Amino acid sequence: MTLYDELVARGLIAQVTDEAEIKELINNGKATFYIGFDPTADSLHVGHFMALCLMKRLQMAGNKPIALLGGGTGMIGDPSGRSDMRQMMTPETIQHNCDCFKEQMSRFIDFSDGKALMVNNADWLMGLNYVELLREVGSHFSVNRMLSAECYKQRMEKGLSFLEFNYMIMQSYDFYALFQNYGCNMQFGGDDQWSNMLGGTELIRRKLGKNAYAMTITLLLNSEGKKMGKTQSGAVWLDPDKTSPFDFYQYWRNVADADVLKCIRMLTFLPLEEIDQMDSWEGAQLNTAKEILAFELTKLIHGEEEAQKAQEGAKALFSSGSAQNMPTANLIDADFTDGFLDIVGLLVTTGLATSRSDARRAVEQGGVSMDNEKITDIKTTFPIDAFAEPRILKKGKKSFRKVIK
RNA sequence: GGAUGGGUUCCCGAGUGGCCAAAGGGGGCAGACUGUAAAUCUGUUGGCAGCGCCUUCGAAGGUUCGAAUCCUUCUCCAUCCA
Repeated sequence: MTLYDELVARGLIAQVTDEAEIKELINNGKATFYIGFDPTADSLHVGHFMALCLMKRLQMAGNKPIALLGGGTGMIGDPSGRSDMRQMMTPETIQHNCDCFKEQMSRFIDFSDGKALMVNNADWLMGLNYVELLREVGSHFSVNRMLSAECYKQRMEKGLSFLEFNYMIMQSYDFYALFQNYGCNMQFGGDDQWSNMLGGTELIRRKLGKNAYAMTITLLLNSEGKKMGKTQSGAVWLDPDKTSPFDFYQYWRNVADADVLKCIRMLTFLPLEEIDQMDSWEGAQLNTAKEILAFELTKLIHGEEEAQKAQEGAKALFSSGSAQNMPTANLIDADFTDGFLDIVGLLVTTGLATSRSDARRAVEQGGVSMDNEKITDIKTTFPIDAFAEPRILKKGKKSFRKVIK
C-alpha cells in the first residue's frame, strides 16, 4: 500500500490541489513540504499532534518536512475559524512560545542530519518593507476573491480588522519564500487553512510560473461536529505539566463510541489491518478499543512508561488494581488547622473542587467519597494522621486523588 | 466625522428604579440509569459564612433611602451615511 493510499484509508486527507501530482511526489519521497504552527500558546496541543503525525508519516517515507514556526504570522493572528479577533501577543510571548514548540517537536520529528528543517517566518516577514510588499505581492491578490473565502465569511458579520485580513497574504508569502529558499513544493495544514494555502500556490504560480501543491488534513471532529482535543478547561496539551499523562489518557479513554475508530485510524500508527478488525466491535467491546486508543496515544506523546502508569492508575480506580499510579495530592502541614482538615477544605486543596462552595455542593449532592465510603456530612473532619496511609478521595465518577500526608 | 443600535454572570440571551446574585437556553458539575460511552430524567451552577454578609451587569463619576436599570463623561463593537 502506498503512502498516499494509506493516508486516504486513514481518513486523513481532506482536500488536495492536484491528486495525481501529489501522489507521485509523496509516494516517492520527492516532496519537501511544510506545515506552519502559530505560536499561540506555550505548548502544542492535540490539534498540532495530527499535523506532527502526518509529518512523521511523510518523513518515514523519505519526504523532507519543514516545520515552520509562525514567529511572524503570530504577530498578526489567523482569523480562520474564529468568530472574534485573537488576542494580540507580545513579541516576547511569541518568542517564548516558539521555543517551547521547538523543544516539543524535536522529541517527535527527527531533525538530525538535515532530515527535517525548522524555520521561523519571523526571519523573512519582519524585515519586509510595506510599499515593496504591496507592489510585489499585493498586486497578485484580489480583494473580491479574498472576501469570498470561507475563512473570512463568518467574520464579515462580526467584523474583521485589516490586520487579520492580511494573514492570508503573510501565509502565502511564507510558502513563496520557502519555495524559493528551500525548494519547498508542498504545504500541509488543517482543513481550515485551505484558502490560505491556495493563496500560496497561486502566488508562486503568478510570480514564478511554477507549480506548488497543497493538501489539507481532515480536522478531527467528534460526532457532534466539534473540534476534538478541547475540554471544559481548555485544550488537551502535549506538555505533561499542562495536561498530565493521566488526564491525557483519560481524555481518550472517554471519547464517544462513535469516535473511537476514527481516532484510532487517524491518530495512531497501528497497522490498518489491525484497525479494520476492530471495525466490527460493538457495545461494551468498544471499551477495549478506547483503552487501546488511550494507551497508544499516551505512549506516543509521553512514552511507554507513562502510558503504562496512566493505564494502571485508571484501572485501579474503575476496576481493580494497584493504586500506585494514581494522580496524587500531597498534603502539607499548612493545609491543616490545629491538626485538622475538613472535607470541604480537602476537596479544594486537592484541586477536586474549585471553591469551597463548589466542594460543599459536591458533598451535599452525594458525590464525594473517601476510600469508597460516601461522605454525606459537610462537617466531616480529618485529623492530620488520617493520611499517614494513602487514601483515595473521589468526587463524582471520574475525578479523584490519592491523598497522602 | 455624522446617525442609529448595542456591550448583562462560562457562552447565547431576557431584564429598563426596589420582589435581581439577576428569567430562559446552552455548557459545566452532581445524582439515577449504564459500559469510565451516548441518550434520557432529577438536582445544581458568583464567593464566603448554616439564610446573613461580600463582589458582579463595558469604565469612571453623579442622582436617589435604594441602580444592571436614570444622568454625565469615557471606552469598545455592529449597521448605515461620508
